[in-house]
Amino acid sequence: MNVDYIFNNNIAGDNEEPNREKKRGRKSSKEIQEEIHQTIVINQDVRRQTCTIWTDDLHAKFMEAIHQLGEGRCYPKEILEVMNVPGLTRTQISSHLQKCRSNSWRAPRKQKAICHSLSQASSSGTRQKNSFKNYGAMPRLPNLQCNLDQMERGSEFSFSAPNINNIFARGKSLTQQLYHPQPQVQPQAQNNVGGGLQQHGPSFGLLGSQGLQGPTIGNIIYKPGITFNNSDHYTQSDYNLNLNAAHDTTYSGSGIMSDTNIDETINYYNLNANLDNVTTYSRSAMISNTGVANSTINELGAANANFQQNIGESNEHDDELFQVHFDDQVNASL
DNA sequence: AGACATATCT
DNA sequence: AAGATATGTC
Repeated sequence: MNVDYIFNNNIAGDNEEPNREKKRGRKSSKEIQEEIHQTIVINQDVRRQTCTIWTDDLHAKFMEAIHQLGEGRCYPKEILEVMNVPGLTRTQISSHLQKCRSNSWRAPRKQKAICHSLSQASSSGTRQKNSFKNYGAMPRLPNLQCNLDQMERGSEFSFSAPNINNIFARGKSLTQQLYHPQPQVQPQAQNNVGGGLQQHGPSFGLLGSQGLQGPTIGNIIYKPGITFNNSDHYTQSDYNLNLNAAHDTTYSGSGIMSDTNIDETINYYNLNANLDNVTTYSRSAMISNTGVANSTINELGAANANFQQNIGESNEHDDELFQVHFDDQVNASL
């Protein structure tokens, strides 16, 4: 590491912005110039904040804070408070958050890790195509659970990733916006799920306030072969909502529900409504959706998926696949 | 004026 | 390339 980075440690003991004057609003370029001059010439030992090394432990703490805060509250300041690490600053958290959101952070010991096999294509190189896939804030899907612990790193921010947008909540980038479509199911007379998914809290509110809406997928009749989220090979499916699935339908991993052949795609939520004897194959990540069972999909209680799942490893597919079988019927009511 | 996201720099 | 810093917006 460059020694310069270690220059200026947090001698002052301030938690926030050690040895560095807090910014107070916009400065004129002249002020900035003067400040630079002072920093370099007059105050020579005030140059650069200590370089924080985000070790696994520190990152774990960071993630713990993320999870603790939950979607909609993953802001640097709050993360900082929850982490309660002496010397750590909000700026540093922001920086780390940025890296994580863009999926460009790697634990120090993993920096030279080589990705093998399936996902290698996007795992190295300057910037991942689907760099936006993580750290959005998950939308709030009432009573929908997501087992983050089963997700690999990279998707660990997911719940925030998807609020990932808000988990990272205030993101405004196009990618994030696109990445967090707001599924809307329009009430119809048909047997779809009225009301659909309604997002609450900052993330959804944010998107809504920006006039952005995801595709309206209400009243869609599923047709085998159609994929919901496959605009390219780097699709991330925050939501997969299948409505009106046909009896005895089987979804394959490469199909609507999952991401076979798609690098590093994660399905954060897979929601099947109105299913009857549907067998779903998916990557392990999808297993996080086991909480879908018995979920109330919207506040109106429009759909209650009361079905059981048998989850077991499947030999028929590649080793990351699980077989999920919904044996019981789904009871959906409007 | 502070917090944030994002761009840029080291 | 990880992390710090600059910049612009709200």
